[in-house]
Amino acid sequence: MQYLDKLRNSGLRPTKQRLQICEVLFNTEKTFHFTVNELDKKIKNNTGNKISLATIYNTIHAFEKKGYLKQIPINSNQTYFDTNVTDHHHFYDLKDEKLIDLENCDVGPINIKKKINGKKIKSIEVLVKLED
Amino acid sequence: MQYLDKLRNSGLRPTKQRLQICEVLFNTEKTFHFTVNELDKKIKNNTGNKISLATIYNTIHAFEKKGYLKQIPINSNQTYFDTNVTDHHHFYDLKDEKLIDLENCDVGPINIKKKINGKKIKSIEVLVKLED
DNA sequence: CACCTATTTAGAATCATTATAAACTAGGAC
DNA sequence: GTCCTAGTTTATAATGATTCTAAATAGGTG
Repeated sequence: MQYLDKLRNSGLRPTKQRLQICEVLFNTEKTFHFTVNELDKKIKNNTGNKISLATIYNTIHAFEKKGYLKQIPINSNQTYFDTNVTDHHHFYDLKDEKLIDLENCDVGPINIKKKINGKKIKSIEVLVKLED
Repeated sequence: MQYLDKLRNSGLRPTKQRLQICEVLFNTEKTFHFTVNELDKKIKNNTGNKISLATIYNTIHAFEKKGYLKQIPINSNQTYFDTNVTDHHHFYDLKDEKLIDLENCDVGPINIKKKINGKKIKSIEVLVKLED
């Protein structure tokens, strides 16, 4: 129920599948990172039924467009998404291949001195790679 | 000739293919960004002959491991590489899908306040997305 | 209910990248 | 130079994430 309005207000029909995906993504204390593959498994575990991969892709792209999810820029064969859509950055542990959130206050202000004519800064993303 | 020693000193045999790829990648005034697909075309244009895709992949991975190339962390279906291996950052123009270098001096110092036990910072990469 | 359009779906298609295994080659030993 | 061997190259097949397709289904409005 709690996601009905969220979806309706975004112009997305609140289908059974979308509501289930909302539950898995947003009905948690903490935000988290995931790949489509991991989300697929999580949906199966949490709800007991399967949603077609095509639908999962459709849905997360729709959610991303609406600002409910963010892609994390990182080189990997799979795309990583983040349910934390506030401005923040990431550690990437190269050995464990794990992402760790860096809150905005964990990173000093970032001052971009160069300007490009006719372009505005939309976002600034910092990836800090960690090794042992 | 100029890349023979570079390759030998890295423990890479200076094959015809690797020397040609060195020419295309490093024999330029300016550094540049590329995908494997673009590199493949560039090799054909510059040298007139074709190098197998498998060889191109092998070679750029070898070069990356030796520190002659860097991957640029960005979400794309293709992997972007950079012949500029100095510490620096990137603008990404969302509309034109173009990468633009940000020299280190274009970005103020970045202060990471959070520490992870037993881990060292290997690199810090900033991606600044641009819109119109 | 009836209708229309958005959505879901299984499966096929795409495409970057990696694996395979056979042919080739650099470079040292003789 | 010839031989030898491990490192390379190559065409091709395999992989795997993502996207496409077209048919079936389901919201939502009248």
